Amino acid sequence: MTLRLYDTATGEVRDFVPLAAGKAGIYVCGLTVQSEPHVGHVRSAVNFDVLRRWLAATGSDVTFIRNITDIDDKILTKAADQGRPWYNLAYDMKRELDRAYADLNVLPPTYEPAATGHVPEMIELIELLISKGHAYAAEDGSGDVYFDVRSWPSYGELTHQGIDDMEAATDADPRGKRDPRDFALWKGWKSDSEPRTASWPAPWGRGRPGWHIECSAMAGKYLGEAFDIHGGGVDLRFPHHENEQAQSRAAGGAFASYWLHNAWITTSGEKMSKSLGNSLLVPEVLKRVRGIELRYYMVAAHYRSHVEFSFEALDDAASAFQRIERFVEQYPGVVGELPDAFVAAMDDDLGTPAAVAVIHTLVREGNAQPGAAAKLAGQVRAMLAVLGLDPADPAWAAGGSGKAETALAAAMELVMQQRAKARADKDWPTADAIRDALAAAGIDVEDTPDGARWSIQNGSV
RNA sequence: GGUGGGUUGGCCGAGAGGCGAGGCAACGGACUGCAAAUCCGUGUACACGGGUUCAAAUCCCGUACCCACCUCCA
Repeated sequence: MTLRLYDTATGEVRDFVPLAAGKAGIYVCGLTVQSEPHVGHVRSAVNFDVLRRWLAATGSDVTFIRNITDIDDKILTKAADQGRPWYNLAYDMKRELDRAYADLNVLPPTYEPAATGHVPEMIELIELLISKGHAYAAEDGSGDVYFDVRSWPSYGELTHQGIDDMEAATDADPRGKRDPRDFALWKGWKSDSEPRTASWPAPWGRGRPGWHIECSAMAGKYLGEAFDIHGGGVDLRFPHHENEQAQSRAAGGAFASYWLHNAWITTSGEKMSKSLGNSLLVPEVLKRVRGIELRYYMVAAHYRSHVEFSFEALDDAASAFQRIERFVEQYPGVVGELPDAFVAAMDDDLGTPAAVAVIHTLVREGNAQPGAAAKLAGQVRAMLAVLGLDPADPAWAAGGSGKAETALAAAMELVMQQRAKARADKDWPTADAIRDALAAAGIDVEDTPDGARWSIQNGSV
């Protein structure tokens, strides 16, 4: 069986053939660290984390690079508004983002390069483009350098657009551009409005990198001039990815073999960045459901499908996941093989919805046939691990000192003994009163043939 | 204007010519002291209008509505 992926560049699902057998190089556009991450922001990371885990699970040696953009117009503007240094804002937001990733069990990438750490590499690349006649320094003395789209005949190939069909940007200041579609590789320092700390020396004068050049430079540095997969959100197809590819190919590299794009999570039919309110920030959402449940919600939908976010759907997803969790936790430590149906689903362009359906089917079988349950639980756990959803993964245990939990467990043992005694005496009012009181305190009690079991209610963590 | 995508049952969400993915919710039953959990059962959904076909949610034509991107939004 072979992994097949939908490639934006060709517009079809095709077999994944890595440049080097057994290896996979992936570059994913991370975020511009300019504000707190909301659930839409982290979808991309979760989706590509699944891709990465799947490749690793099927024997690939994966090099996974996800950048962060830590210098851009918005960061400068916001930091100025907030009266603090831009690098402080970027760093703060990066830490928020790291926390959100950790809360969702997104594996750290092989490396996470930041734009500001790769200015020399970008300058080198820009000089190469200038020497090849694909870029030019603006003649208006601004210090800007632009990519010359007319010099690159295949410009537009990634998004299947003809250059003359594109709307010329009406809002963009033409400055020293030869063509309005030319885009900035380097932006000259505006000494009257921008801090000097946000500029670096370059052959064209002090300035800072344009947006797209960082990814070309960093992908090239860590993955080579040709690599397997480039990923990001759909909105990045144009202009960002189109420009990246144009730059990198104009400089002489083959760049990415496959382009993968994840769809949006919207709210009220709108992209989340337009929505107001903090309720969709990852830490806020995690007050309602656990990270593993939020991750399940994302994984249960296909990465190329739009998801209309709603708390109702999120709660449903949490309920569905708890069903899986209750089953698998009865058989700790058992890990089995991946069922063929699961492998087939994942190989089909990461068909996580079908893969999740396989999980549910085995859970139902396991619940119905106690004799086969342990084996099935092992298979379920193996599948969950691939999706980053194994409840036993230590990644989910983060936070808490453990002291409180130990104390709680001891206290609960006492309470449960009391209730067991009441039940043995058929003192139902007392037994029910204890159960009701615990429920009100956020603890569920269930009676099973093997005795009572308690658990913290969903969302309380 | 160009490019890409969407419209599926109460809800979420797959599928892409032929036996109703899966989950949540609901209802009935089993189990339980009562619950919970679990199991069993119950649903004829594919925006609209035509067409092709033995057979269409799936293919074709047309219509409507929605969304994204078109130079620094994941």
